[in-house]
Amino acid sequence: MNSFDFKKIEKKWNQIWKKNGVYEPSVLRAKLPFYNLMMFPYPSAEGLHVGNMYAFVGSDIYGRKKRMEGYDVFEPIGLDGFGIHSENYAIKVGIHPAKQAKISEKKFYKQLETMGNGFAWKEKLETYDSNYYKWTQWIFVQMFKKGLAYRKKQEVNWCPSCKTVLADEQVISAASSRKGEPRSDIERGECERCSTKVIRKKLEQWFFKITDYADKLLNNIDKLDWSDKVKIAQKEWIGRSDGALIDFKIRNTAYDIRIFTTRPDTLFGATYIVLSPEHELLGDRIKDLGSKVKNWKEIESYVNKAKSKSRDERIREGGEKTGVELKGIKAMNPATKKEIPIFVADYVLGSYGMGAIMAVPAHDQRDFEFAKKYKLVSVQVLDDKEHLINSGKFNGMDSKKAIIEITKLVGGKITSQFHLRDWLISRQRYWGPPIPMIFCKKCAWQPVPEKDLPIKLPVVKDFRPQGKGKSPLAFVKSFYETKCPKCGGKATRETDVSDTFLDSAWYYIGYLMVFSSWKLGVGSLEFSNIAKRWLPIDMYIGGAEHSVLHLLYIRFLAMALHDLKLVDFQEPVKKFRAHGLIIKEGAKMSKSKGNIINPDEYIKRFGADTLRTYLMFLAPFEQGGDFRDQAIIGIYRFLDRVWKFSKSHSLKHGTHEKGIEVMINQTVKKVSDDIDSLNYNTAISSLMILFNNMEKSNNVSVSQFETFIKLLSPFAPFITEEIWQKLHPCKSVHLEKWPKFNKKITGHQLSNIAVQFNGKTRGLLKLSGSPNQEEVLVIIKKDSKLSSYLKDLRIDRIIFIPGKVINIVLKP
RNA sequence: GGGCAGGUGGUGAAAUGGUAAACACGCUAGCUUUAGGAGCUAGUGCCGCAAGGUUUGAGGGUUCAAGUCCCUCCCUGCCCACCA
Repeated sequence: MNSFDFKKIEKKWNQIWKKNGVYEPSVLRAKLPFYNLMMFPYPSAEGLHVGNMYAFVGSDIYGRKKRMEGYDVFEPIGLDGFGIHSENYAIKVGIHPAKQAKISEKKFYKQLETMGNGFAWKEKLETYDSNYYKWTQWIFVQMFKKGLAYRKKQEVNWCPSCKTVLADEQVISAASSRKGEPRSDIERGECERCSTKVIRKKLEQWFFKITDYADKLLNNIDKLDWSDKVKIAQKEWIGRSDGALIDFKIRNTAYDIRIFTTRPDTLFGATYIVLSPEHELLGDRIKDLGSKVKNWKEIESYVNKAKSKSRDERIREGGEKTGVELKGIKAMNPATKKEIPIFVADYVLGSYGMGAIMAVPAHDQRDFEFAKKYKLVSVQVLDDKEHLINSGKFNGMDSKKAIIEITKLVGGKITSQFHLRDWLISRQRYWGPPIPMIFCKKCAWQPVPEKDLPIKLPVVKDFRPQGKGKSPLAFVKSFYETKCPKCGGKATRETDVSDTFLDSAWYYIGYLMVFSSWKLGVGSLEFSNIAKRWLPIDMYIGGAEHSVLHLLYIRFLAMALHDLKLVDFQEPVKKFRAHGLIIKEGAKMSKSKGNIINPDEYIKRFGADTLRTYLMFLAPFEQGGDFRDQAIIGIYRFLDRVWKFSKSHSLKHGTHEKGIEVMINQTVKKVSDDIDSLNYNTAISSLMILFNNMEKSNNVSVSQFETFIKLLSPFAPFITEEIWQKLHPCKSVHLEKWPKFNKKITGHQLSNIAVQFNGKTRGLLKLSGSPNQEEVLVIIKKDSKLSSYLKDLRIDRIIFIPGKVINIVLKP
């Protein structure tokens, strides 16, 4: 018999599904809306790779089951095509990004179609479409009006290769520093896009005030049904620590040094103060202290050296702590009233807390190392039971209580500090939405009036980044020259574009705007009714690498939109699961290794159904797996046998056999549970076991086979549709009812009972019905092999688990 | 340094505290054929001709029973990190 012609089948059903709108829910009238979303891809480089497909198929299987359970499943698709990644690719191939976007778009959508997902194609969107980024800009304007977008000059991350600033979240650990050594505050890591080492620059930039939401972002996490690793990563990134602000007076001056500490209970043991090299007292204001500080030159040279030190130099120094005392001035410990020295040292970071610490060498490892080197006093103030000593009237007090009491004594303030920094939103690049702001010398910064949106990105011939801290748009006079929306005078536009991660922070809302051809805007009544119906997202699947990037921004922006009364939810994603990564023979797939797998060639050879099912069969979906192309043939054989079985005569003449019925029912439960928990690999394996038995039985009814086809349909949508519609013309299997597990269908005809003596399994009894302990014991005694274990020994006790195991414990 | 995953055959992996290795790849032998990226049958953790013994990174513990629970340690991967 011929094998199944997957090429013909897949092409045919793709067309029919699209024509009949099988996967298009009614945006306006859906009764049981289910928003099933997978992170949309960056359309760059060589097209969709097998890792993208893996994630999309995994998301689709979940959605297909929901659809068959009666939900109106919305599974939209689009392209995150604005931004540095796409622009860098365009630069590499020497094609204008707008032109390249059109090329990539065609390629991606074609690939996405061939893999057989139930996408709502009518609602597709691209972030570089001006209909879309009009609203990206509109959101920026609302953020500005609410005071959540602001300008500030500060040290920021600069990627020398991408020639733009980056947000903290977009700077990743340097590959060379993944093991062990600390990294400096000056050189933080590598660019998330191009892995170039990031440097620090002082620039004026636009920021989003994500820190206003630090507490809310942190506190809501526990309520979310999200993968634990993402929740933990977000908690760590937000990085709240509770402590106190305490002021230390500088003797004989008007200055205070404010420090942050998590351990105010150890204040009596604070024997010196350390300032970070970036501390404000060492900047312009030092001149007021100049006459008092004796070694000003020495300090200045230390500060300059510290600021310019690279991470590599630091490692060469062996991570040893260095510092210089500010000679001539002393601080006063507000608890002991004793004079203590003040140091500057680069082990204290300028970017955290107050950029200054009180040092307690007796109870802090870093302070201890520093104090030892510079021979500073150390006073122990806690005993091994965490009770205070050497702390005046607080002696004997519990450390936890002392935190509050001592802070109170010195007039400190209990507070928290966060690791989270405000989101740097400006990019000195071309391929993004221009930030919709206008600067007027008289009226300062003004937002572009909403009626003038979108501010279209002009077509610029030389779109490459200039590297002078300015976007290529800063050289386009016709773009930046404008009028002040407030006074009508001469003004200039902002020429930076916004971060790509702003585009992707609201795209799930965008999909719901497409169906009206972008006529219904965020904030309109009609739109808010649609949003209420569909949002928040019911199920979101994506990569764990976005734990502190996209997944943090999407939450923050939803909270901000909520406070702007534009949406009625604070958390945009009810359920999130991180998919695993596909690796190739133990190694990560990467362009440099040349081991990127393109799904196209496998679809060509085996068909999309086979590749889909194979990918899901590899390993648990949340774990990821190793792509070995030898093993794919096993799935092809399986589907081909299913195809041949559907054509066989024995199927048509089969009767309703009880044994198969029981097994089908168990498989319904197994597959349903496994899809819910994303354990697709074991779902497929149980379908194989069932099918192996159906083949052997040679007595399978059509309706039994149909149940099997339904269970298989989320994994292999094309072949199951072909088989289904042979039996039920013009009715899609994907709109059929998902089979239900029936508790009443049971019937173990055989129970396998393991026979153990003292916990060691010595035999296996295959018995009919469900025998009790006595009956089993009689059989064991009759069995020559098993009874030999009983010889001459007394039975101490027997543990009997019906239908499973009997353990006979013998007395020696 | 901190956190989170993991560690089971030749390979990908299964296993509500109850028959370790299901399912699949590969391999071996035999059969078969419109010689194909085929199909069927049997076998396949390790030691052993067999009977049987033995096996889940190492070592302890709890239990009638441990891959699974507890403790100590080792290794691999990912994330965070001089964060006060």
